[in-house]
Amino acid sequence: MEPLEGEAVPNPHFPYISTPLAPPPSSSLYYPPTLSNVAVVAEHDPPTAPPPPPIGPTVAADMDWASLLLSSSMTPQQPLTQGLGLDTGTGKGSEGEDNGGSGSSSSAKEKGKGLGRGKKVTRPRFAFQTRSANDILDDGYRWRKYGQKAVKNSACPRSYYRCTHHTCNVKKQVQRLAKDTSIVVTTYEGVHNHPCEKLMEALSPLLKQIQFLSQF
DNA sequence: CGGCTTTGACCAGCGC
DNA sequence: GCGCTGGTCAAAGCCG
Repeated sequence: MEPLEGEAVPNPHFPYISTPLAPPPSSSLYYPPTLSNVAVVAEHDPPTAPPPPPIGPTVAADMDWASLLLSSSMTPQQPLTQGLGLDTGTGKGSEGEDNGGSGSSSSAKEKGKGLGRGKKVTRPRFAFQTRSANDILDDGYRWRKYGQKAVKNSACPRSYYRCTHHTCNVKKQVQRLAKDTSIVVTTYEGVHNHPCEKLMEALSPLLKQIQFLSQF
């Protein structure tokens, strides 16, 4: 079900990237080929994994991601010399639902409160670190906020979002770095099992053009 | 009116 | 066993 560490998996959150992701060069880090200035961390690591090494520059995420990736006018930001400082690697409390296939699993609602917690099922996790004034970077998907918590050792609360697609159970956590509040760490968990709305919207003119040209 | 955010409460895992 | 912490639920309120 889940992509194993080191396995080349398509980026589930940024499907604009047509090139499959390369296997991580290290145990916990890899960089999408066309998003070189966005820090990405794949989190399949055990909780005891050391903090990720210094990562590359961040990207200004005030723009929407479809625009970002469909244009070539990315503006590199200043290098970031610190690690992510994530404490999301515990995997605690993750719901054990499989996003890749039957996202319509209704088990999470059967027992009301407290159900589905505590299952230790590791799901693909990707942490994106961006420099942005906006907490929410537009990745093309629609998200619903379902919680916010103050986390230890951080003045900034962590927000919890869930994909609004009814068959999709992808979640993400958004938190600003305590050290540098201009940096937003977005941790995705799970794999979307539906097309990206914004992507389809952006690609539809192109597809029409391709269909038109293919007639000749 | 439907969808979303806010927010307090609840629950489970973990460390001591 | 207990307290702390993170993650989730769900009611209430807000907004277009």
